[in-house]
Amino acid sequence: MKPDHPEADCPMILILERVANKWAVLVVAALWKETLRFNELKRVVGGVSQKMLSQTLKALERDGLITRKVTPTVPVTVEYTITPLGKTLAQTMDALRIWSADHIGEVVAARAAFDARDI
Amino acid sequence: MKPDHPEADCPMILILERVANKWAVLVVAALWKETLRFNELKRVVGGVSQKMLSQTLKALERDGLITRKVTPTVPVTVEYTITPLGKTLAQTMDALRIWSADHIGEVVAARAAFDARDI
DNA sequence: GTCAGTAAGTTACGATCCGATACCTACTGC
DNA sequence: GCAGTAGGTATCGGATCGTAACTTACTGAC
Repeated sequence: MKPDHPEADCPMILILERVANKWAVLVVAALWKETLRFNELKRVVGGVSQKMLSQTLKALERDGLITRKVTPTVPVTVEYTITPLGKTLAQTMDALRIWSADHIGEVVAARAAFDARDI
Repeated sequence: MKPDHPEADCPMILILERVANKWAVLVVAALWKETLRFNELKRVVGGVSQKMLSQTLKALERDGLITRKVTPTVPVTVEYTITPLGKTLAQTMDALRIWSADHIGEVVAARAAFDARDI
């Protein structure tokens, strides 16, 4: 993104760089409902590798969307909680979950029709 | 995404694979307002390479979110138009644009605070 | 007639990112 | 002292991304 382009400092681009990402969306959605620990999150999200989860959580924490709380039990437990800011984002993203549920059929049908054309 | 996982066939995952992507979001947003040609779109979106634009448009067309109309002028012009289905998605994603505008300051502040901690 | 230009891509290739797997630390219970 | 648990990090191969050059098919200027 070149700085001389008018859209370069568009807030949406900055946000999209972080949020237009499957794992970030799924983690925020999972934490919307409840505080979760690392491995709980891994189970709930499903399909995420430890590396990507760790990376995603770090990025979300940096952006103030979640907080990380270490409790010195044995072994140490780490709780991830959504912040008020993250909650407003989660609500916004939830609209996408609803859209998905409502329109998945149309998308799958369009995909099938497209693939049938010009085999 | 393993098929034996309960979340595997969650509609949101399928949609996210396509939509959780900067260029797709920006293209849909651009076409929401008006039909555009390939190079117009390239200018409007800003920072996208021809390859990624071509790839993104192909994917969005496959999913029935936009249509591609070739007019045999010289040189050939190709118009991309959003579909009714795409329009509903664009409206949903517009909520994210509004969220970005409203909260970009908080995110940037959180990022700065995080980076200041533990240099 | 040939040289530059335009629209809409495609190709080649290097850089970066993602995912699977293995490993690490610090402690517990057996 | 050996396996197990929580929360990660390290490594490496394959997929994806971005940059730059090339392609096709035609137009208008010289």
